[in-house]
Amino acid sequence: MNLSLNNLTTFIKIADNGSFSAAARHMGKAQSAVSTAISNLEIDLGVKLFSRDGKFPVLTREGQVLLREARQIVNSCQIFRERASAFEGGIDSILRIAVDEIFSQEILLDLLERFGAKYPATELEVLYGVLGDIQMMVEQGRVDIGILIPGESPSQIIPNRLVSHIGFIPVASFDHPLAAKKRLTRHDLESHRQLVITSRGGEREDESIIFGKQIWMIESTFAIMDLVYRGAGWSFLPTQAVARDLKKGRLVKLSLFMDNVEPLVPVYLIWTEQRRLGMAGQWMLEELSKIDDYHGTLRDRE
Amino acid sequence: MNLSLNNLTTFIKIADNGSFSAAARHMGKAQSAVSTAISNLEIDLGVKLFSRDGKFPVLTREGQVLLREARQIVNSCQIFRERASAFEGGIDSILRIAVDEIFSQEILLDLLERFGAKYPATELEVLYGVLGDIQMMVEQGRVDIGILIPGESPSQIIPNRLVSHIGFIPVASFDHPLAAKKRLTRHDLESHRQLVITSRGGEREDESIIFGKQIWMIESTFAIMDLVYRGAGWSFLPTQAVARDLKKGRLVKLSLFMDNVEPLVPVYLIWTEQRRLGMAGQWMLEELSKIDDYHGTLRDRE
DNA sequence: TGGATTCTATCTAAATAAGTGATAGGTGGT
DNA sequence: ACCACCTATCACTTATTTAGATAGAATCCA
Repeated sequence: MNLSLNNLTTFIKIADNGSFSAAARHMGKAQSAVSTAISNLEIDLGVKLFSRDGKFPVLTREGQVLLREARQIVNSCQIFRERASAFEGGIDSILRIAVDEIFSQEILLDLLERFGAKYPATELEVLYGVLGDIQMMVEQGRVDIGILIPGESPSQIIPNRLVSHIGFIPVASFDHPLAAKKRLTRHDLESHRQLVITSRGGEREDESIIFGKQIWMIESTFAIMDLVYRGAGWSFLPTQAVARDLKKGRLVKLSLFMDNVEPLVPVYLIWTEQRRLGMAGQWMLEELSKIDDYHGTLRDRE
Repeated sequence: MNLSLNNLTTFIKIADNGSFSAAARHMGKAQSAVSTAISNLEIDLGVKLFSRDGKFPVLTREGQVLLREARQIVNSCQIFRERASAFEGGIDSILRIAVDEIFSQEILLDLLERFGAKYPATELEVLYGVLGDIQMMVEQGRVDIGILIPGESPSQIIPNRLVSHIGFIPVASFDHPLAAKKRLTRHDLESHRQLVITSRGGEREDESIIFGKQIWMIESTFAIMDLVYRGAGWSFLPTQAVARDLKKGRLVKLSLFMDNVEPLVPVYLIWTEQRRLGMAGQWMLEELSKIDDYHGTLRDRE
């Protein structure tokens, strides 16, 4: 006879109710069933779980330790069942999202947190990418939902929706030569190194915001931010991402020859229609559609 | 039919072996048994775990997620069994130790770490106390092993062994009035507040090291150290415990009228004979008997 | 295309495990 | 000593698991 969940739950019930009989009543079984069950478990484990000297059984030291562990196991099974029922009820087992690195981590994490609270049974997979990466991952079925800043025009093949805009501002390290100057001309910008986002697919950012002749193309926005800190060059970076660093003075907004050159780049939401998203996926899509409101909310908070 | 471990292991075996038949062979069962088992599990959960379109079954998305969880459950059961066998083999389920606060944390933690590696199945409970506390806990059966600095004479009722000595030195905060003076007389010491260890039982440290007339009796060594830092008074504290603070200059060793007044207090090991200690307990006793060697080792390291 | 192989699903019968109810014997409080 | 409540065990019933046989589907190879 093998270790069975039934025996473990019986074990726990006895400990909780104080006696074999009480456990039996509580479980709607005969007392003899409980007695033999626990007896079998003891034989199987080779460990005496209760001492039966007095009227009521009392946990042995080994029993105390094993009880704690048994509780964990039974609890895990409970969660297992709940998760399965969630799946049975049409909630996704797993939801995979690809996000452009430029997209605000703050908004994303806030959303994921709420998602986790609402759909605890659903696993999450979040991938990061830039430019064409996101679209590719959705098209290939690697992920279910994508949040992307399209290089050129968004593909019409898969469902998509314009959900927001991200503002970019030119920034440099506080000790960068350009930081001090006012009303920078195009020539000023050209003469210093610009850091530009690229992707494995070879796409670049929109030509209209590539000023420099000396260009470094870096795959990761995170890496670019780091390089800008270190004074390696200037770059157009998302307003949200650099807000904190601007406030602290580590980064400086470059003042351009024409005021308010602040390119607005559209943010698109794309998803696979093929495999119908479950309830959790639908919820995520809806919430993502509202991110423009978020922007407002977050701005208000500051 | 309830969730059973058998079904879960079958589920895992199928996933690992790639087919129902292979799993059956691997488990030494008939293929029909595997087939019905997994079928029942699916019906029970209400979730399709494998798609049987092709020749070989392939995990559904839900199956993938649930498989991971099933693995954890079965693994927990494995550990549960191993723990039980350890107990069956005479290894303690739990070992409870009471330690005098004065005793070196460094030595103790090092020992506990090695214990945990050697006896993973055994739970540990460590209590701290001072003076009579330890002996009381062992006598009352609250703990199995005690490490104590006896107030007067060690009880002869329970087994005991002298294992080490702890040196005490008089210390005060660096800005304490006594800190600057050289060759302090007994009168000097008497005129400043001395902090002395006491216990709930009312014992005090040995009279020979109580100089002051103005005395605060504090229950915890940790609290005393904190008070000494803050300049509340001077105290005899264990050399090891204050070594680091002396080096950093936060505490100062008081230079007494007679040089090298450094009381050596014996450290005893006591234990219950009543309930015979299991293998883990025996090992702990043996290692604790060697702590004098430890002192040497630790000194060498510095 | 046809045959060999290997897979899964399903049926029946046998084996195994779990449960019931009754009974005997112990403990503890009044 | 009585009563209420506890556990262990026996004989018996019920439920679950398993084996063995068989049929149908997928895959590979000649």
